[in-house]
Amino acid sequence: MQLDNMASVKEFRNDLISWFKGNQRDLPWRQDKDPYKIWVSEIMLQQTRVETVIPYFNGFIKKFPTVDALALADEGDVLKAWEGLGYYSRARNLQAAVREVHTSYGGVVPNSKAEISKLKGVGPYTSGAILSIAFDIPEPAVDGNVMRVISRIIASYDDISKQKTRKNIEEIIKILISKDDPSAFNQGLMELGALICTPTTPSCAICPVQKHCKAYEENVQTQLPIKAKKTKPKEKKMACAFIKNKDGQVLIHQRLSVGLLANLWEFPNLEINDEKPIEKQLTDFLLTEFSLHTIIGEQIFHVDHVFSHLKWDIKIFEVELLSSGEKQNERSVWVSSSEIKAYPFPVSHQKIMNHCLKGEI
DNA sequence: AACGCGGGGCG
DNA sequence: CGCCCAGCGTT
Repeated sequence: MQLDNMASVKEFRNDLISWFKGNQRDLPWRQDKDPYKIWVSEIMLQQTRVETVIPYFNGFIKKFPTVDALALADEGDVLKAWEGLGYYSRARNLQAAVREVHTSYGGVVPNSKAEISKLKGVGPYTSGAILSIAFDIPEPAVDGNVMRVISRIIASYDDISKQKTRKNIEEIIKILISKDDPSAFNQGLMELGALICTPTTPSCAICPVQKHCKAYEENVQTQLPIKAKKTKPKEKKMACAFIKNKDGQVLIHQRLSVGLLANLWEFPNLEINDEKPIEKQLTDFLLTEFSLHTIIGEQIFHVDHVFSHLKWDIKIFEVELLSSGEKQNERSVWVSSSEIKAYPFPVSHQKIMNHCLKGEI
């Protein structure tokens, strides 16, 4: 690929776009060009596979079909629709941004780079994706797929985890992008990365832009792109309490509004150390944080849960209530096994729920 | 420029 | 078990 040769650039564009038009997958967010739906899909697709997103997208759009519907919705209902998808700040930022569009833009998604980039959760990739796909504006949309494809096309050994590399690739895309059909061009690059130019074993034999690819020419496609290794997730040992009151209700607690799993619900739990008995740490915790006098019973379950940056080792104990269990704190509530279904839980605590309430839900 | 932030699927 | 996925906000 010669970036300074117009004929070569045009051939690349045409090869990519005609391949995309003949081979693109039939995806729910490709049914129309509603900027709101494109936006929702792009947020869901951040760090998340297409196949994972599809059912969430369909359910989410059915529940919140328009900017106004999402703007007026309850945050808990939005998190419930996001439950299990991960990176929950995406959902909270999306609703905050949609509320901004609702009030400041009359419900109409803005179509300028400057305005759309101000919206919470809309970074350089997502702004370019919405502008090109929904509004046919030739802006780069550089995600992991595009970085992999371009790194191979130009045989670059730059580390794609660096911000500078992404910016360089954005400049290359500004040269390459079709001004006639920026939507098909950007989606074509991503689709190529997803279907042909895959991470470990790219299908170079059937690649529509093979003749433009320097990595293929040099047979280094499997060595590219270069990406720095991530640090291992740190382990945390947790103790968790499954407590029922005499009415058969279970105690659950809403997490803080910032940080990990913000505003999601969980069974009361704490990080434990190796210095004191787990039972002692758990009773102290339940007394201090929930004003509950308890006796710790048997360990009834165990959950290992891996996040991108940490690992939870959770031991779940059945807890007997000594005090009455009236009001605990502002962010906790006693719920029946039918009521609990309305609360958004992270997958780690869904596992606990499914085990402890087996047969009841 | 680094790090925190989920969850699942695949080799 | 490690790697990767249509990244962004915070520090």
